[in-house]
Parts: sequence; structure tokens; C-alpha cells
Amino acid sequence: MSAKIGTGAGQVSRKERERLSRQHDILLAARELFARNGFYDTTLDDIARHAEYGKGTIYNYFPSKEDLFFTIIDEVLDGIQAIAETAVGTSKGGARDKLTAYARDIVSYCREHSDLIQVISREHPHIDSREHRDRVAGIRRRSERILKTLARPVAEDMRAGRLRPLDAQEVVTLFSGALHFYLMQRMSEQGSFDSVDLDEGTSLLMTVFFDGLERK
Amino acid sequence: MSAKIGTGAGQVSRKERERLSRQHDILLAARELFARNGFYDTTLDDIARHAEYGKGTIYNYFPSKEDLFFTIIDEVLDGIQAIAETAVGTSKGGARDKLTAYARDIVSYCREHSDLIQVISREHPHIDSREHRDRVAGIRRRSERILKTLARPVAEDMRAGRLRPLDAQEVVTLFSGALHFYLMQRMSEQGSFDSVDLDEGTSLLMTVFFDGLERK
DNA sequence: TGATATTGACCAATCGGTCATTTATTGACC
DNA sequence: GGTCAATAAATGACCGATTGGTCAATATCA
Repeated sequence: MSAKIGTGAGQVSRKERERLSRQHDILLAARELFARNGFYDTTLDDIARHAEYGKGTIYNYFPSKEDLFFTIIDEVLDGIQAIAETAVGTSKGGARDKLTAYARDIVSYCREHSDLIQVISREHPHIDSREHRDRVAGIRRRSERILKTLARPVAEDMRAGRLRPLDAQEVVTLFSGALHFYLMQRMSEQGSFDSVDLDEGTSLLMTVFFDGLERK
Repeated sequence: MSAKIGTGAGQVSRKERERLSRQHDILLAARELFARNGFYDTTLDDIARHAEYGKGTIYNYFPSKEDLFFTIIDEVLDGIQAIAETAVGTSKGGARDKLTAYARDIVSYCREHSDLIQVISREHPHIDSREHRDRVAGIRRRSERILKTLARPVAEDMRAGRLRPLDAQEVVTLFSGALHFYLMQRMSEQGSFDSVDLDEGTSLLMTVFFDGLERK
């Protein structure tokens, strides 16, 4: 769609664009199959067939099956980080509103990608053996960054005295854990989400975390 | 230690006892290796070597590698169910005290078996392909039973008006999710547990869940 | 026509599971 | 008590299937 033609500085050549497009095709096929069958039950032949390329071609774009998987995980983490930043950055109000926005968006994100999310949560820690140690560590680092993003408004409300002065980082770890676990449970017990049910779950989560179970 | 000798009714014969003992040996070896290397990176040859039996012998006791794993999972679930029942049944006070007792015991249980617990949480859902569908379903059923056990005192306190009238089952799902996630996070970021740190986490969890984040 | 990209037959390694062979146990019989 | 044939249990070499990854041959492009 750019008016510029050719390979000017800062431009991507057609070659490069085509290469990226192929990479995208392969990633998309892998994503679908990983989501459907999990990492271990998806073979490279499956991916090649589904992407409509030869198996050898995949190795022109990705050095290994694991790399393919990690690349997909990175994309998902990008998505979640973006959700966290949007929720924290743009929504009005205090930590409660921001975390509510985050929870709502995560629920809809998980609804769209439930299979993939499940596979990632389950299987990524296992790809740990010897190699890839650093990539798994990278995933943990990024997860922590997401938690830090969420912790920011919480810490602020604590400083302002609107929330109990606790360890904000730990609090959002609990929050995110409860949300995650709740979603996984719901996702695995029925293939399709019931949106009403999930919204109820979200609001329950917010009530418990901010108002507490005990009547005051 | 029984005074009775022989194979009276209700007695286990020496044969049977030996058989059980062998089974136990194998289970123990498998447990250690699964905990250390995960399900996929543990081969039957590894297990046989570590248990000091031939590989064929294992098949006299367990029909498959998966069965070995599921048997171990069942044992762990027995342990957790027992913790839940003890916490709910014997400790004094209301839901808050009972859940606190549960959390404390789970923390120490996880401290003892952290590697194994991690492997189970991560890998059991994947052993889902075609066969074993029913065993995985059984695990889910048992997990739900544990949650139901925990939900009982919560529901009671809600009926009595001591807690907000929410869905008790959902509340304990969130609770257990937060606890689980918190522990997994702590377990994976450092090999050895810092007990002080963990107790702080537990008490934070209880504060958040029962008192809420917001100041009243 | 040389450079680049694609391809899928092929390879090597892995591993769960089998089974013919070996070893140990048993108890009927002397 | 000792013997030994029958029974049961243990064993590990072997098998078949799977699959991630390679590379020589082929096709496409500039």
C-alpha cells in the first residue's frame, strides 16, 4: 500500500516481504496444529502438509521444531503484555478498574485462543531439557514483566492509602494465578465458553480480591 | 508385627506382600525419575535400571508407562485429599481457619514433593491422546472432589452470614488456583524453598481472600 | 546461467513394548 | 532331608514404529 517502489532505505524488499509472508504461513499452520494436537503430537510432516510446503522448506525459516513453538509463545506473550499495558495505561480509575479491564480482556483473549493457550500453559515448561533453558527463562522473565505492569497501579493505590499496604507484586501474582487457574478449569471442562458464566467468574474474582470474603 | 501367621482370611500371603513390595520399589524409582526428568524424558530403561530390575519385569507389574504415571498421580491426589479432609474436619474455627490450615499443609507437602508436583501439574493433561481419556477425566473428578471438600465449610459460613453469600465452589476454585499458581511460581524460580517467604505468601493469600484489598 | 529456494526420500536415533530364554521357587515324592 | 519336575518370575536382546532433521536433486528466479 506504500506509494514507494523499490528498495529504498528503511523499505522491505519484495523478497523480504515474501520471506516474511512464508514465515507467517508456516507459523500459522504450526499454531493451528499445536493448538489442536499439542506440541508432542504435532509432527513436522503435519505442519509441512498443513502449510502446503515441503518439510525441508520449514528448515529454511526455523532452525527447529522447538524454535517454532517458542516463536509462537513469544507472539502470545506479546498479546498478553499488550493487554496488560492497555488495561493499565488507558482505562480510567484506580487499580480495581484497571485489573477489571485486564481480566475482561484476558477472558476474551483466552476465549479466542483457548486451545493454544492451554497447550502453551501445559507444555512450555517441559521443553526445558538441556537446550532452550534460556528461552524458557526468557518466557519467565516476560511473564514477570507482565506481572510488574499489573503491579504498578496496585502499588500506587497502596501508597495512596486506598488499598491495604501489602506487597503489590505478590498480590498480582495471586490475582493472576487465580484468574489463570479459573480460566484453565473452565476451558478444560467444556469446549465452548459460556460468556455469561465467565463474566460472573470475573466479577466474583474482583469482589473477592477487593472486598474480601468476610462481611465487614 | 501381627501375631497371626499364614494365609488366614483377610491376610495377605507372603507372595502377595513380596509382590506389593516389588511394585512399591518400581513405583518409587519411577517417582524419583519422573520428578527429576519429567515424564517424557524418563525412559523405561531408566526406570528399570534405577529400580534394579529388568525392563520386562516392570511389565509384570504395570501394563504401560502411562499407567505407572497415573498410579503415581493417584497417590499424590490421595495425599492432597487427605490434607483437605484433615484441614476441614479437625481444625477448629470457621472457614478461614480451615482454609489457612489447608494452605499451610499444602505448602509443606509441596515443599517435600516439589519436583514431582511440578511435573504432574505440567504434564498430566497432555497424556490425553485417545486412550487414557478416562484416567485424565478421573483426575479431574478427584480434583473437583477436593475442591468440594474445601467448599463445604465456606458454604456453611456463607449460610450463617459470616461470609458474603457467593458461590462457594467458585470461590474455592479461585482460592486453590491462587495458591497453586503462587506455589508453582515460587517453586520454579528457586530450587529450594524459603519457608519464611512461603509462610508470608500464605498469610497474604488469607488476608486478601478474607479481608479484601480495599480498606473499609 | 548462476544463484537461490523448494522438495521429499532418506537417515539415525529413540523408545515403548515383546517374548524366548534363563533363573528361582515350590512342593510332591522318595 | 533331599531330589527334581513343574510352575512362576525375571531378564534384556530385539523389534517396529515414529520422527526430527539432512541433503542431493530439482525448480524457480533474476
